[in-house]
Amino acid sequence: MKYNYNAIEQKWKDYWVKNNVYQVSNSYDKPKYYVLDMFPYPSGAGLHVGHPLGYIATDIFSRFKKMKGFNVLHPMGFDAFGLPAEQYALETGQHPAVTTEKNIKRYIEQLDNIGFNYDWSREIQTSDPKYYKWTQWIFTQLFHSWYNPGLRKAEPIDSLIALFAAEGNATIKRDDEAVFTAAAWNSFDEATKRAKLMQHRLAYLDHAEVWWCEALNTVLANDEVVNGVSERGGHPVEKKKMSQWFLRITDYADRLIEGLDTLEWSEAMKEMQRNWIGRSKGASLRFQVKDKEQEIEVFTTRPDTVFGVDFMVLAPELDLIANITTPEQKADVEQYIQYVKSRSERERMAEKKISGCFTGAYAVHPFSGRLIPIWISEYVLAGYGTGAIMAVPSGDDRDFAFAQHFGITITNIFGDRFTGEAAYTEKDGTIENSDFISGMSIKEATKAIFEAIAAKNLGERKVNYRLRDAGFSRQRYWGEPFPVVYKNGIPYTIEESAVNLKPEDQQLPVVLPHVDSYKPGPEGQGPLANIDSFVSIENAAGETLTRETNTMPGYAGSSWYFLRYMSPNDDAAFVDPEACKYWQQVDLYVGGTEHAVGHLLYSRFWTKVLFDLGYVNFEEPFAKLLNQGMIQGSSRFVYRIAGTQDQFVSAGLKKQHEVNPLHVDVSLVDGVVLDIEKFKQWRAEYANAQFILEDDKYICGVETEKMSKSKYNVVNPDDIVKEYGADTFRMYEMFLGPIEMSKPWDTKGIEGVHRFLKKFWRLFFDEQTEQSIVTEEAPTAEELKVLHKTIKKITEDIERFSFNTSVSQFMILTNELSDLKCHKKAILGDAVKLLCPFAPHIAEELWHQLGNEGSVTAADYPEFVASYIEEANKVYPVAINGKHRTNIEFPVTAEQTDIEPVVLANDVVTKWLEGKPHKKIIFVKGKMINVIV
RNA sequence: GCGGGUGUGGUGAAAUUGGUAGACACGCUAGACUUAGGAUCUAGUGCCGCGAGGCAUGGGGGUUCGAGUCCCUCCACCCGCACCA
Repeated sequence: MKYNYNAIEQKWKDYWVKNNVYQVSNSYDKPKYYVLDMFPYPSGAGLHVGHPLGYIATDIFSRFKKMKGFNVLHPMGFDAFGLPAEQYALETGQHPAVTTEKNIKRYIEQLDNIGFNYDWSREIQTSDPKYYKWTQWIFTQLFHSWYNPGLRKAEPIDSLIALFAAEGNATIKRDDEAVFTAAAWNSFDEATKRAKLMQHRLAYLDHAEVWWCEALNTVLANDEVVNGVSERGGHPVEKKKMSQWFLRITDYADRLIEGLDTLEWSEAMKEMQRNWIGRSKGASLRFQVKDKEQEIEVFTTRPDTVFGVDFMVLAPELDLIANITTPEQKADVEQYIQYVKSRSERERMAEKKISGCFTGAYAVHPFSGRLIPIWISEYVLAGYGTGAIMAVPSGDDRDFAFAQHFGITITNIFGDRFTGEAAYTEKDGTIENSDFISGMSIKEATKAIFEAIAAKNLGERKVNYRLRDAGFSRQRYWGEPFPVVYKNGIPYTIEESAVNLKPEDQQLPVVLPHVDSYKPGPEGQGPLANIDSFVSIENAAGETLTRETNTMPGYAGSSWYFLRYMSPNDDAAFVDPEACKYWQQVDLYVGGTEHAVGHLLYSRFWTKVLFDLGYVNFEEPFAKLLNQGMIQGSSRFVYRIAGTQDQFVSAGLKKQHEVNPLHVDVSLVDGVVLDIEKFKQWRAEYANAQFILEDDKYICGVETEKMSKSKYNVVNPDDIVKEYGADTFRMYEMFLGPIEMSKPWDTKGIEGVHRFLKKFWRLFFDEQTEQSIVTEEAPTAEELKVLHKTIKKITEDIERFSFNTSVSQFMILTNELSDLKCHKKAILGDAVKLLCPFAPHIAEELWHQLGNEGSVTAADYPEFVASYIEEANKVYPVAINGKHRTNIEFPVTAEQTDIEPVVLANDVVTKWLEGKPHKKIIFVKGKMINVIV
């Protein structure tokens, strides 16, 4: 029989489907193991070879675990709501539901092509009403819950109402919230009560800035704003305040930090989350504005430097600015604010050029009474702290640069350590020139300042977070509708008795209505605002209420999807409690680092809320996280001579011309040599292209970049599978390198892996006769040694996710068995089982060739037997002064006294000693010998 | 700007705990078999050198009997930064 991989792979794919080989039961007698891939967004471009990298790893691991006796859950689904489908709908008029379904179908075909063991009966799609019903349900839970800081957990909002009614809000009020008594609470009208509760709900309504494009009459995502203008049409954009839903993730900041200690994630990933949350301890401190009512509150981590304050800086979006700006400065300030409105936060943070504007106003130093000029600048962000800073140029780099740029005199509070050349940012030594804290250490000064702040009631100790509450509204069509209606401008969830909806309107899901146009609604609202039949809803009493017209963001559906796989068709609950108790956390979660602070933080937050409310019995969603690297594209370039339409010069000669590099499709290039005829056919405008060649060839430029359609460097796994088979493709992706590392795709290297599988096949079949050559002979000690060395290596490698070295070991096994001319069933049977997780199709075929029945995926994993690989002797490397010079073999039991005379008598050693006496001999048993001269 | 990561042959990489640097492959060179080769097999292949040998893990410095691995410092590249998912 020949290794006809296409036929063999199709045969076993059919078998797996027919026999439900990958169906997972909720049978709770076996130990469980939950393996999960970050589910994909089904884009129109389909999968490229970079996507399956992590999926192959989890496929191998889940097959391995299953053979080791676990009940393994390894599901797949689709993050099917999202902006690209809606943009595509705007361009082509096709409904996102239609294109999404088409894309998903294509994804499933591509995934199946690779031979994954997904249980498709558990597939979920976030855009399916049966799924988003429960996304809406969780939103409702968030809306009706608050975070009780005393108990450090979420509770139903009823407990807060009871608390307000009994004792007012004095004990749990937020910083910017006015105090009210129980009596006051009980006298509030409905609107006031709801407004007060809104300050505490985990899902709440507030205002936030969005990108607004006047010309397109719509709100834009960050992605849609490129270089300060809209991506579509290049129109100007600016920030605009809108009413938005938020999730109060900041209340969970401390628990999100603490929870990291319980997780098996890389330190880098944990560090990124910690930095994102950005907990810092410091002081809040109020400065009075001179001759005004207003105060400016700042947050500082260095209250000890308060006597070094030379100016204050406010974020340009603060409302306060209009009130304090002097008439002379008004025009400049307004012009500067206008400039900042056009700037993204990223640009503002990354900007090296210093800019700012003086308001004309002064603050009064709370201790010295000095007058401090108040500036505004884009480097202070409204969202962090209070949006205002006290600037200490002698102790902070940015403040220093700002002071120098605007010629502000710098007060030195660090004595000789501040040179005037740069800010002194070290945290040691004493504070000088600072009134009552002069001469104190930082620690003493900080303590003294805190006491002074408290005594004068100027502020307090404060913990600040960089983390902000999560914006949860999108002015879009293709997302989950909110289960929210407004009555008299007050938001309610649909089941609340206060809005008295008809019974059928109180049911989830609130179905996304069909639209004919994806055009935005009036005043920046989403497309749903255009549909009167959706917006207006009549309740049981005949009153007309209005629905929320925003939709939820992409991360709504992805924050809890791992729970749905446990009981994907449950109509009674978002997850079946029994199933949830069995499957618990995801044991192994695999995905890219790009989700480090978005998806992974939101999922952890949602899980903690569901835990607090008693719906799940674990607090962290993903026990172990493995980050796969990116497979980059290898782009090819042609060089068009500047000023011409279709004249190109080969890469080696491009220096002689002024050229513009252009991406060229990698399929038109063999290695680096351009196929000129194909290139001419590629684009009509290149039909008559002319080329300056080198050695009669056109050589392309090469660069490693992200794999993307626009760079023409995309390689489709379907093409690879067709040419080499899925087993080769799977093993080659693993062979490329460590899973967590980024690496460029190079189709040429795949030959080696393909040759290995063919060679493995030839252990079973004679090449010429195509007959089986498997024998029943008993294996030799040497053959058993090779096999068990491999069992040990592969098992250990899989457990530490080192799949590239596993593939190498399979090659070594195959090479050694070939050299030994071993065709013995006793050896090959175990070899096939070892190979099964990596190359399941060929493994099934050869398993049956050996006379076995059923699927090899159900076989037990081979056990390693140590006695087969034990050796009597060890070849020791012998080094002279640390340099390796020769090898000498000793029994593994040999001790230092045994080896010393032999080593010193060795020819090579005596030669290198050159008659000099040796100082000592370092002997590390089982490792090496080093002779020091 | 802030945060995280990565640098080893022509290429992808290995070296798991500080102990023989380059396993396993790609590519390349030579040869065998063959009507043929994009099949298969054999030998070689880090760099310099005829050789003995020397030099080599991004650059520089350090700790150690011994450093790709630990420490300091510099450089380059990649990823993320809150409405892409």
